[in-house]
Amino acid sequence: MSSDVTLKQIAEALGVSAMTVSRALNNRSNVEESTRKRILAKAEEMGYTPNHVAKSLVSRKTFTIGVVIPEISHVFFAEVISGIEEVAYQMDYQLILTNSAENYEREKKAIQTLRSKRVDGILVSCSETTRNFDHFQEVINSGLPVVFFDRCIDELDVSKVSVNDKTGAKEMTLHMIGHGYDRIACLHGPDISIGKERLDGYKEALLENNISIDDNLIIESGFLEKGGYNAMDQLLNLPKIKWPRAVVTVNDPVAIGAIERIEEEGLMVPDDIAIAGFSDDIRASLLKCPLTTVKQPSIEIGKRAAEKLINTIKDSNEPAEDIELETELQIRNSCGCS
Amino acid sequence: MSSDVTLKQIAEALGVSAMTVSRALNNRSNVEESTRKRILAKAEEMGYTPNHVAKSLVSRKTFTIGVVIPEISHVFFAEVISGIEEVAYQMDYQLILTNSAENYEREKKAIQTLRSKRVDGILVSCSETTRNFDHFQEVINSGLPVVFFDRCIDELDVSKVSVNDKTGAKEMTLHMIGHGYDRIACLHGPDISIGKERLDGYKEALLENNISIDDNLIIESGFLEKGGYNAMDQLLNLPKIKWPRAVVTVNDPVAIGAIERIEEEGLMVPDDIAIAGFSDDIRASLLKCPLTTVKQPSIEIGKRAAEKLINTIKDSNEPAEDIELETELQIRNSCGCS
DNA sequence: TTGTACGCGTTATCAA
DNA sequence: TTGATAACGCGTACAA
Repeated sequence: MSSDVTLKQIAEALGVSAMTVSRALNNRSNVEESTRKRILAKAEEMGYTPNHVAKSLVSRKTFTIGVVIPEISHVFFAEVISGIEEVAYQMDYQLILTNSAENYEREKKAIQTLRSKRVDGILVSCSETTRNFDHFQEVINSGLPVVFFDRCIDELDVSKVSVNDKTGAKEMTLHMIGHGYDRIACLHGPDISIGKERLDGYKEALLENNISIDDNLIIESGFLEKGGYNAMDQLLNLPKIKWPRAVVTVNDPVAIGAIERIEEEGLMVPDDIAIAGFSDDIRASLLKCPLTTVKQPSIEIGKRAAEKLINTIKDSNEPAEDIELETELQIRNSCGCS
Repeated sequence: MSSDVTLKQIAEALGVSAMTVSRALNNRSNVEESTRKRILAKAEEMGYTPNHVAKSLVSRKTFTIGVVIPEISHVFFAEVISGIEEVAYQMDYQLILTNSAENYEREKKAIQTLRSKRVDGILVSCSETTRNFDHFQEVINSGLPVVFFDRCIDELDVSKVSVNDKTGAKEMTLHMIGHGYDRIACLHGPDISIGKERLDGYKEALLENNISIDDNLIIESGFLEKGGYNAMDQLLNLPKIKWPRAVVTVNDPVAIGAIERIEEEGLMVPDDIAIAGFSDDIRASLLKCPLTTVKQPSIEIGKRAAEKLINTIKDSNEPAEDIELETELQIRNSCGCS
């Protein structure tokens, strides 16, 4: 903070009280029009900028929302953030952005920092490595509004904004089955939240079609490209006869990583191995073989989460709610369609 | 802000003064070990979280940096943000993220809000539509540290982090000339900062090769895909004989938009029209015809800008500096190389 | 080692 | 319509 003009300085310059200046600047009714004008002019002249820090101290509101993201430059999250920002901007809230970098310790620290900054509420998408939820529970117990999005924690009794992950994954798997592929692999995320949901959808589709589940074809890939590459590598290290004919993945980055490995092997998508993603990343439609994927309304997820949070901030009686947005199969060519 | 535990409450619970609690919690030396322990235990038990708002009011520091981005979900900026965040995290600063949405009025308002929030410094990349810089000048005059990145304003006397835009654009144009293309178009951004620099590089390359500059081939596209599409549309509306044989663009999104229009026309990249971008967007290498582009170190830009800003915050004698990072031609196939 | 007084910039409250 | 006072939570400066 640099040297800033205060109410008191304006008041002294004008020979009125600080209180009157405050009233004038906040458009209160009980200020004589002539003094108001003098004050406004002087404030402008002196370059007054209200001090929200002081304001927050007394009002106990910061009009600030904390956002905890697992991986900032992941396109999906960038889009969610832009949705959050849009709503926050309209409602006159600011965003403090933190990055857990898929790391439990950083996530814990981020939450702690946001509490210290006295944000009015927190939006979180859980880190891939988080298995203990005490840090979330503490915040919730403290009465600070929290809304989860995308990677939500079922056990916690707060609002959540997600997509119908299980159904989306199931439909995609059914689509693959419809192509007549026999061996379908699944590159899934960690065993929580969307990772678990999407894996369940995959399994359900197989079971309904009396296809036995082969654990060799179910690999945990995490959420990043590198994980997709490694998981695919693991599959291709199986005896050739056990290779999958198709792969469904937990998200587009993983699919893209897997495709890289497939092509490295000299194999073709979808002729040798078909593949599908989940997200509809901006890259999906541009790939050499355009990626069939499950389309998630990323910006909408951000908007809805921000709306719910701000509603909860403004009215503590706002009920907790599970908001489930619809996904949509985005059929392109990587599944074998043309 | 919910009901939060204060130093005073801990003090009362323990029958000591608030000051002693403050000292214990801040690890000052002058607290007896036994009382320190009692206090730490009690603070933990009561769930104390330090109030940074109060702390900031007295210290006149918020350990918060304001970031003004023209388009949050633009991949390049998402990467810059992750670079900024990385440095800020290490130095214990938080980020308030604002989005000007390429809109001058929103940019002005964002700056104003950040001042009111008493951020310790501001990182800005200028909106596409900004032509008046008074709002920046005011902040600078107020003594609040500002660092520009990517879209910088030459006229302002503060630190700037950018890439060698002109050289990069020139080299790319020379590369196109080297392919023997006669008619080379340029889709350029607005006439400020990087828009101007990159256009100048293009022109310089032509002039050095005695190629006359044809204003029909120089189109302002803005920075977004849609602008690239529209600009290309304008070029394809020229008589066929005037069509360009190659196009250099102000960034990858514009190139991608232009390619869409080219393909719509039934033309091939690079056989009918060669094209090059600028950024090395994550999509660039994945395109059907992988995009030749000028690689910018996006994360590094964010890091350097954040470092410079924090140094300036910590030491007001830190000199203003123009930091120019190196670009690198990333030759793929869209230029005609194979 | 511990405590008291005061101020950071603002607003709510009550009095004039 | 205006002003004086206190309070928000914390830390500095000084006193005990």
